[in-house]
Amino acid sequence: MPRFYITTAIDYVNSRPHLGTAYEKIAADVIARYKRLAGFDTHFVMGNDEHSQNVFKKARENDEDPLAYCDRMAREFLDVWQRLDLSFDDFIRTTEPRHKAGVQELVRRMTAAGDIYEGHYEGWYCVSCEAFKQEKDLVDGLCPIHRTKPDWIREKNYFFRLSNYTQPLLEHFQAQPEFVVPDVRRNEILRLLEGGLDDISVSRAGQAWGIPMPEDPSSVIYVWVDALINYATAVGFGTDTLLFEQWWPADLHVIGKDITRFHCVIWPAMLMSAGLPVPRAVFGHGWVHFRGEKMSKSLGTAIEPLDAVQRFGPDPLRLYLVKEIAFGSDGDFTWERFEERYNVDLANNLGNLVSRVATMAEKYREGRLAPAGEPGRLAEIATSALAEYRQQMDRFALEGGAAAAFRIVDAANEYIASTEPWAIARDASRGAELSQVLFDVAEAVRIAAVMLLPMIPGSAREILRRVGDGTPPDRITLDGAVWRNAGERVLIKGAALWPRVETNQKLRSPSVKENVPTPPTAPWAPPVASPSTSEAVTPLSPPATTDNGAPPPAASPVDSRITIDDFMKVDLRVAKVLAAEKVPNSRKLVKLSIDVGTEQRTLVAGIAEAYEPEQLVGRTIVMVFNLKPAKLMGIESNGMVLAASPDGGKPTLVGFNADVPAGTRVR
RNA sequence: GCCGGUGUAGCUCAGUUGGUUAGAGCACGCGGCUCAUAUCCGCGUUGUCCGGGGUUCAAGUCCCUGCACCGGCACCA
Repeated sequence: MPRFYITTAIDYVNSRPHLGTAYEKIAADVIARYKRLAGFDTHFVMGNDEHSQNVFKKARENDEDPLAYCDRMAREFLDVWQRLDLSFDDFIRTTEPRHKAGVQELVRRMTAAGDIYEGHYEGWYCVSCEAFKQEKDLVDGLCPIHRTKPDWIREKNYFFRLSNYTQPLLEHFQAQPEFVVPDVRRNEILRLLEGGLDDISVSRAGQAWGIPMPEDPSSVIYVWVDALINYATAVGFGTDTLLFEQWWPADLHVIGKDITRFHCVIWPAMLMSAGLPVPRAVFGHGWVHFRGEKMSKSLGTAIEPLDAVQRFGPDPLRLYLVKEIAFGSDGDFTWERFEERYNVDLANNLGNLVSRVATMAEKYREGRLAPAGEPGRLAEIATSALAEYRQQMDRFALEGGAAAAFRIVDAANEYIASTEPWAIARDASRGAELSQVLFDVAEAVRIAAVMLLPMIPGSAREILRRVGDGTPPDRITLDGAVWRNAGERVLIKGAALWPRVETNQKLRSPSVKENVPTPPTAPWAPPVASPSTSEAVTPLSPPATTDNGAPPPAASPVDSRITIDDFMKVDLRVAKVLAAEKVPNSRKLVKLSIDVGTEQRTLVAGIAEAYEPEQLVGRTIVMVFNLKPAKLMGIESNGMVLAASPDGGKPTLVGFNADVPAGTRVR
């Protein structure tokens, strides 16, 4: 049996899962489920990336064990993944022993290959700033902030000879054009390679949170290097040779387009160095925006779409993401569109089709259907749609695969309209014809449902049950989706799979929850014994909302609150803008001369996209008075203006509705 | 400023490697059916495929150029 090993990126545990991360997992899940259906022995791995410095910091600030923090986040992630009905076979966390062992083994091999060398990170270091300075930051060789000469320091680091792999990688890209999908990303990487690669640092000195270098526990392996290796350690690299040989190399890494570099350059180079085969393909998917805006990490907008799961089960959202977004390019989620697709694809077309065939079967044939002649033209359509489906899915055009399945749904609805079974039923002499027509429709629905199993697994299984396909779920195959003009089917009527939703007001209002029956299918829940679907089988654990349906409090998993003393360290003052001009060659920066009551200052602010300089003159602003100076585009900025700064939006300055003299303290 | 992306019907978008009269869904209008979740089916309307130039027998598709919007980076501390 051919095998298929697929992974997603592992997630930082700094924030909770949102639509963007969910999209990647859903897409990967669809591929994994498709491969299983197509007869591949499939291994699907997801995981969490836990050795981030932020994790360590957050935990330390709260006197908490970092691992305990990660445990808590892992539970949150797994909870969401389960609600989305993701069929991963394994979930790896980078703090697990199996991962640590594998990472060290890989680094050992790279070292043995002569590709790891001890070096020093060298640079200017300003003790007062506690920061490295680049040559270009210095003014006359001095720290622009402290007017002192920085030290030239060296910090021990281990480096990977990535530069040695420019050529091997280029050759690999030649030999395996499918290595990076889609093409856009491949070209980006090629350009990068053509420019040549520099060695990279793979360790960090003086950190405690991470995996120690095998030969030098005083350094930990850089979190990115650590993270990449999960794809190998999850299948036993360094701990379970047999398992590793069974699955490696991975067939597909599904990742976001922003991290293609790591996966297409650094990762394969590391593997080459360690003498391991490189993965067969990397797919860099696009972003899902929310109402046209980039996904915000502030919890509200990013998570809201996941409410769709709580209200409708995972399948409508899954189908939306897969069918409405060309896999590989960016997409958008809006409630309006979600409602449209829900009503059209699921309620009106597929759901209603299932309903009408089951009803007719019962009404005219007591639920039992068997062929009584030759199949009609639906058979051809289904056959060609199936071929199209395979072709699309094999090249990861998931939207094309979904569309192919729905072509059968459309054809079946048309077929019913043109054959008019209710008319045939009135003529007793046409019994065989009626049996055949109904059987044809049931068969078409069966085939469409098999094709939709990867996208809407729970619902598709329920449809199969209703059209009398008793095959156990794990025995269903794509090969079984060929048209079968044989056997008796017992169709089962049930409640509406997807009751129509009328307005997006309703859809978005939490109060509608009781009007919308629980989704009929809950794949992660025990098999539903009763065909009745409107009963309160609540497959979804209580949603993360408060009783009144308000969004969950943005409770960060760790307490990051500060004391009043902390706050009082920040000296906020009122200031008047005396003059303003754009910083040349900059897009966002404005240079401001301001009056802070006791003195005049120069300050650079990143608000040029929202304000013309002329608008700013004379304006009252609020600034951070005691901020260390910073040099921006060569101009020293003494302070910082306060503005509301939405993610992906333009800033709005803080102001007053009464006149306040310059220099007034704000607190 | 540098790099990348996008621009197709009122809206949201498909359009593989160039190949007939440019598509889908929604919306809108008309008609039909009653098995069905007021669902389904048929017909119809709307296009300077962003503008300009070029290659070609043939360009939405390839090349050059201009414009608009979006993203990333340089700088938003």
